[in-house]
Amino acid sequence: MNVEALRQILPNITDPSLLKALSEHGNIHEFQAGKVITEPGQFIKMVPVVLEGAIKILRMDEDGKELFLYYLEPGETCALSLTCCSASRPSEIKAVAEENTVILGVPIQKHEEWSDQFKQWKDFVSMTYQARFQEMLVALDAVAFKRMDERLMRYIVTKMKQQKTNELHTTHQEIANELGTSREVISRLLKQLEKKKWIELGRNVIYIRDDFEELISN
Amino acid sequence: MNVEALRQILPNITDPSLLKALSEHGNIHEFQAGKVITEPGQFIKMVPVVLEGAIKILRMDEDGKELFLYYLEPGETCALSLTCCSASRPSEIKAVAEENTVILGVPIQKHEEWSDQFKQWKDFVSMTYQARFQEMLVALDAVAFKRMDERLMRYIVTKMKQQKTNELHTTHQEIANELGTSREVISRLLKQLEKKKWIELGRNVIYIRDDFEELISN
DNA sequence: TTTTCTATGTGACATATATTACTAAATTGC
DNA sequence: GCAATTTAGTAATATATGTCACATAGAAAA
Repeated sequence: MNVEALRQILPNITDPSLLKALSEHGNIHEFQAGKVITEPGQFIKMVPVVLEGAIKILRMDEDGKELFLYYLEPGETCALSLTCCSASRPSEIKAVAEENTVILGVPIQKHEEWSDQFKQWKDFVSMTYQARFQEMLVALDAVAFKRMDERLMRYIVTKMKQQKTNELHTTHQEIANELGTSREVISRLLKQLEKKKWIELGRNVIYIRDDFEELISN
Repeated sequence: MNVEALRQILPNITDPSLLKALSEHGNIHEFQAGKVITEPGQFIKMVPVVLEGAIKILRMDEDGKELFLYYLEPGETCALSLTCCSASRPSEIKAVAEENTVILGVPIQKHEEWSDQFKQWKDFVSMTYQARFQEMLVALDAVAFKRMDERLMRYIVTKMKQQKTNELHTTHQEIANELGTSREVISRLLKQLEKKKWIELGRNVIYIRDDFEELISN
């Protein structure tokens, strides 16, 4: 990985020795869209910094029921990998490549060395904790305080922003999985949104109409 | 605060200069049981390390509905205060003294200095993030995947462990608040537990019978 | 084209939880 | 002691969501 490209993706890391260390000790991994990167129970051997694409982080229960937590976008890393790594405990979550994705894998040992050695790495880790904690709270609020119709709307908006499009290519079943509910529930609620003229439904596709975008941008 | 006492409470902090710094720059604050320490929106001016007693951390929604997240026990601190402080953002949560509680308030600035200066402080912060992330996941699992009866049982067990007693002094209303539901629901479910002979109900008190303790210890 | 598979639509019904309404018992303040 | 307040019990009903059953339509395969 070349230093100049890293600098582009990690604007807060400017220290030349840290950039050099990253490019020397970080390993590039590529994952195709849809590929499961980590599953609960699996041990994590590195801290993954997303370079291109995006990773979807999901929580699972014993029965395999899932719940979407958040996306990792370029320049971001996963707080859960940081905590699991340090404690050498298995993963608590499932990570899936949302698009074709390239990550820089930082060996745990290097992560620990750099935390002492480079202020910018320490700050990067600290910012990661902040950002992920915040997103965990958002996820918690949703399941604790919101009804499924609002959760579905927020899900659509999040996905739209992540994919930078108003046309989502997905199935009702997949949405249902990520919101921890059943396909029928999602079909029903989507139909209601269509009746309100906020979206249009097709097979494998949901078109978000401008009305809806305006509505939620407040 | 004397160094020897601190050492007792924080077994992982042994560095004499860090202990000295803690005793010099940390401010003692005392809170009576029930006292609200922080509310959402309030700015946090220090990192609170619990010395005695316990602090209950709750998430709130806009309407004032609450959800219990976890307890801070002696020797622990709050990850949310760490993140809020550094980002100088207002508190995301409500903190209430569960018992008469004594905390050591570490000024934010010192926290940041020490993170560079003392490996043991850095590790303490890192362990805090780990522990709180873990507890956030537990809270998330509960609301996302469990029904109210199981959540209530877990709540009782958590409270029992925290208070080291099999006699909980609380009202159905308070439990309902902390589980984000209504008093009637809790009364009904408690009555069911009583019918199963796992608990006995009195006014302002719940006796947990040995059967229940055994049941949940697996 | 015909068959098969996958995604979706939808009604009927089950269940968990929320809400309303009321009662009664226990405790507190006077 | 008595009135007022707090706490708890419980029935009836409402609502959101989950589950089952089945129909249909479009896409893919044969």
